[in-house]
Amino acid sequence: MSRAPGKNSSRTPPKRQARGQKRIEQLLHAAGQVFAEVGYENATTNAIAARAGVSPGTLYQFFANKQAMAEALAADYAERDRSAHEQATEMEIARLPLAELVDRVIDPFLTFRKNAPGFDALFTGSVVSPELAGRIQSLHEGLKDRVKRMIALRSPHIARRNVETYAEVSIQIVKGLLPLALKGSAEERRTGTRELKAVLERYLAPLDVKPGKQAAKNRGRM
Amino acid sequence: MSRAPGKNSSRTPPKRQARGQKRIEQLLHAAGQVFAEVGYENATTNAIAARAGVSPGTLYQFFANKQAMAEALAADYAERDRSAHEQATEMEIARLPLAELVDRVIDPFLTFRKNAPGFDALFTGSVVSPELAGRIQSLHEGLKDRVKRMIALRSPHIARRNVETYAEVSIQIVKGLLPLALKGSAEERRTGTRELKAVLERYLAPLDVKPGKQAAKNRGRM
Amino acid sequence: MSRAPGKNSSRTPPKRQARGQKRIEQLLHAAGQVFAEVGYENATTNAIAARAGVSPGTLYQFFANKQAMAEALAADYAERDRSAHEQATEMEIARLPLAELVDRVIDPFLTFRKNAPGFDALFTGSVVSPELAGRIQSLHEGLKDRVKRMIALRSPHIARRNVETYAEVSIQIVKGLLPLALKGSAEERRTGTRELKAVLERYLAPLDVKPGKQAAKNRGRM
Amino acid sequence: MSRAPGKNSSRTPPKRQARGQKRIEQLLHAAGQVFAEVGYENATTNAIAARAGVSPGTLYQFFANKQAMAEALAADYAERDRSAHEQATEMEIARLPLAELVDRVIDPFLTFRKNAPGFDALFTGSVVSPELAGRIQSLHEGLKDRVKRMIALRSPHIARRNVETYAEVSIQIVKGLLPLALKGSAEERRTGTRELKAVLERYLAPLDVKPGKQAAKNRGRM
DNA sequence: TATGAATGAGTGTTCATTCAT
DNA sequence: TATGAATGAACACTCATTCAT
Repeated sequence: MSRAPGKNSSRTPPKRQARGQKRIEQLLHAAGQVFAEVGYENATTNAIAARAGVSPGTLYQFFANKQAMAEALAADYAERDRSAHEQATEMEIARLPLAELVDRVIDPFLTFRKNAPGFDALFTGSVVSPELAGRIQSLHEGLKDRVKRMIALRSPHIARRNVETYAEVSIQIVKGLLPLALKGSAEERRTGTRELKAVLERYLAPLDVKPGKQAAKNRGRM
Repeated sequence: MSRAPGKNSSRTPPKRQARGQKRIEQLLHAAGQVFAEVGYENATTNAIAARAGVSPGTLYQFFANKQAMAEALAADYAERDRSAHEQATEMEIARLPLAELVDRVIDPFLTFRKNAPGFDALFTGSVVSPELAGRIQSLHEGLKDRVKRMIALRSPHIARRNVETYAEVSIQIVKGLLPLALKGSAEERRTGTRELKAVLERYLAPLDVKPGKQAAKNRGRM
Repeated sequence: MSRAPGKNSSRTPPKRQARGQKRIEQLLHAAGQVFAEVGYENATTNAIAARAGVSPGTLYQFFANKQAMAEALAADYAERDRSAHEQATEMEIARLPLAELVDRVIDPFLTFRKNAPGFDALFTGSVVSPELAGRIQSLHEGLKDRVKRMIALRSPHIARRNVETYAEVSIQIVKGLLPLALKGSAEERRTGTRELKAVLERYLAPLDVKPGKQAAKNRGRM
Repeated sequence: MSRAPGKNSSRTPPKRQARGQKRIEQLLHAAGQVFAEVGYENATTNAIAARAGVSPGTLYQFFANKQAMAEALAADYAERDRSAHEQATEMEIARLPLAELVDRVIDPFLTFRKNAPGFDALFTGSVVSPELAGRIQSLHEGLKDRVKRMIALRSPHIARRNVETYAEVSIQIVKGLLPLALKGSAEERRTGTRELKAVLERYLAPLDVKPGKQAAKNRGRM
């Protein structure tokens, strides 16, 4: 999985591994596209192999079955998702005005999602399999943990229990409004992006203390 | 369902119709459950028939094929969705404080969705068929029109173009946060519902003029 | 099956039997039409019942199953076929000039076939069932026996063995040319009929001695 | 089947093509048998595949559906039918004594039909599909055209209109008597073949002028 | 490793037949 | 007797997966 630099016990492995890695990427890329086009259930492994320019047999040399492809793709997405979030430093999270922080977090995420075509088909479709469900769950948990950390960092006085809620809600806001930021004309996407951020800011503003204000009237939660 | 009193030229028709209607309901109910559990693609017609307690052949006496079931169910949901929205009168829309209006609109919608198990599988999965896609589209348009009318009624000074955006965003907010209001423990659902409403209110508050205030600082849109 | 005139042990049976007989005729008539239109295999019992204006259940009150309908229809056709052949008296068979005898035999047969729409579907399709095959076989045998008798009556000097062959061939000639005599425009049917008779006469002429001539040069058979 | 000698850019294609061709032949052969045994409607694709010694899936790698198999088989038969007729040269058609010409034409045709088991099931059953009906029609037309040409070549003085009739009748004679030439014991088949030819000769003799005689008394047609 | 033909279990759908009314 | 809703076995066809080459 990780190619450590330096000595190689044999001469062929690197080429093989490299080739294998390339094949895997080809296949996952193809799978992402096909899943995006017709959904997981309607995607045939033959179509994915064809899209990747290989034979069906080859696909099965790298993935045990169709579900395994979905899981690998999900893992890949999860990794990229995670790294998209690690762009903001702790200091930025704690100090930046809310609107700027939202930009700092949302923009890389949107960029990632623009390049993850099958994401929705995998993470928003109906239950695909217990294994994949587990992976989705853990991706979601990881994401929530990161958001929770951000909220805690920024508003340390908020009760742990509420942090959970705010994180969850924030994530669902992004999930829900994502289509508006990703689909349609450039104009529509710009509007969608702006509104997505606005919803988030207005939701989070009351509990945000950074600018020095106290988070007033937020319905007694906290 | 049963005709007005008076002479009945025959005995059987009412029973027949009633039975047919009952069967259809049974089958749609079963379909809703099965779609919800495994998704449209993985739902087998035999499983739906079994769940409804009838044989596969019976299912096909009422629906031409699997897709037709999905469409009938979608039509049913669409109708119930629509009627859930017609609860608020024009006067309430125009006069009620925002928080109360949100209650008035969201509560019946949540009630409906609690009883529409297959809704997501049908309206949120990958494209099932052009026909169903059309129905989804028109359901969404109808919904958006109703929301637009509400916004226009309440804030008549807002530019038509922005009304469109606000409506679309409001709908996506509800869609995105719905899972939090419908899944999990009673406690979690209560929290989810409260937050769903909070997000909506905070998003809409700036453009809401009803209480007499002017909608200040809303980023130059309008 | 045969309604003997005179006393009836009860009052209802006659009506019942009469009604039953009528139903059977209705159903066989409908079956004949439907078989003719789509063939035996593609004919659905529901379609036959509908054509006869009764419900599927009623059909099964008179026929054990679809095959039984085919058999009853075949029996009916066989009977009518037989009676169509009994028009010519022994004397006519023995004495009439060949061309006239052919007219005497073929014309009633064509009339019968014009009114037996499902005949071909039943007797010319692929093997439908052993039972029906048996019935077809026996119909064919009966027909062949009658033709053999005619040939023997007319040309008593011909070897029994050859009579068999001539009868078989004559029947197949009629069978093969029948479509030309039954399908197409009135003009085409007239031509077809004339040719059918011509083929038969020219085939049979050499072995026909009636006019007093000896059947010369017929290839050594006899 | 195998390409001309010389460089071969790849090794596999010939084998693949050959294998595919072989499979198609296997399958069509099996289909011919099964159609012959139970008829088109009753033939199951699984039975055909099993008869060919392959799995159902394999069948569908070569034929889009059951009907397509029937059409391919029909096309194959049509081609072989056609080539069976092209054995006689124009000179033979014009000059040979009628009996010899009949031998020349009928014998190859019988040979072909002996090896085309499903022919009847396909070309004589009830209408299988518009496509196949079209193919049957065009096969019949082609056959009729060839027969018409033969008649015209041999008896150039006959009116065009009657040529049509003679051709049609000749074809139906062969069709009708074919079973006698193909079924039963060797002895029966020999007899059937002889009689088939006899019927044809006696039908055609009156309009045949080749041996130098004039075609006398043929009922005023011509 | 790569191929792609072959596999066969599983799905949607039909229709001859039954049976409660 | 008549009805017609209900049955369920059977079929055409698909596609994830395997395996000989």
